[in-house]
Amino acid sequence: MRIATWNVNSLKIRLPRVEEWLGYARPDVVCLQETKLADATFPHLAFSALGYESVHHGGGQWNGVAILSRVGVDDVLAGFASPLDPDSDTRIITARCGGAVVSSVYVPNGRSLDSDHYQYKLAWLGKLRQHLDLVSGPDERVAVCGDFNIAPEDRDVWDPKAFVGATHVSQPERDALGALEERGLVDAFRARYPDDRLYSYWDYRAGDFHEHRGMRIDLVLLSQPLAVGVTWALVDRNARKGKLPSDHAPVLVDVAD
DNA sequence: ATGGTCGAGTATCGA
Repeated sequence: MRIATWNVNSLKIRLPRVEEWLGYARPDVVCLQETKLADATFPHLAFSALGYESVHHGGGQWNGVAILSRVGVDDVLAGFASPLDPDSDTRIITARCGGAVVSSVYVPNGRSLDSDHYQYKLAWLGKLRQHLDLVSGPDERVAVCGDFNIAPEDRDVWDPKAFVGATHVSQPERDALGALEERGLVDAFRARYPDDRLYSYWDYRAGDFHEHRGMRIDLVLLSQPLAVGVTWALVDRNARKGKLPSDHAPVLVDVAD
């Protein structure tokens, strides 16, 4: 089973690129973030034409997450599981796909360490951990995929010195990610490439992509039963090139069926 | 690491 995650930064703009990419990447399950669509305008038909069922949680304009699957989509849950407080934004959707519990997540950016939005980010990450406890058992096949807006380690940013005092690298958010890993989730791409400095996001500005000024913030977290079966992983940098790219590249992971 | 760009929507704001 091939699992992928991609922050598309507006599915309205990006649909042609996503369709093209599905045609050659051939993932079985795709987690999309930042669709920036309302549910009523989500292009289910375009995906069903390519063999994918799709579910979406969006409010239009900002945020918005989706799961595409050609191995089934059941038990769909938009937002955090009860009894957690509802999220004010549309940042998580969970479904059962091909025997795994899959969540597509768009973790809040945080903006700056002194921002209310940073506190929201930390609280959101805490609720994500609780959500996963509510929707999955300890030995279950679980894939939490998305834009975490966290670089797990300093080598996951192009220059750690440039990020001193910034979000995405602060200890509290890394600790929150660590709490998910303590729960048994494995950063599948890092496990596959222990030493490589490979990124999944590059700011549109200043030619960052071509200058290799990126960050690895798009993660595929797998529970142990899935993580042990990983056979291949890739950041598809080609999808960041060319006409009208997202500022994120897709991350793909193959796991044993 | 902003400032250089995008995409929301049409003046700015968010990333």
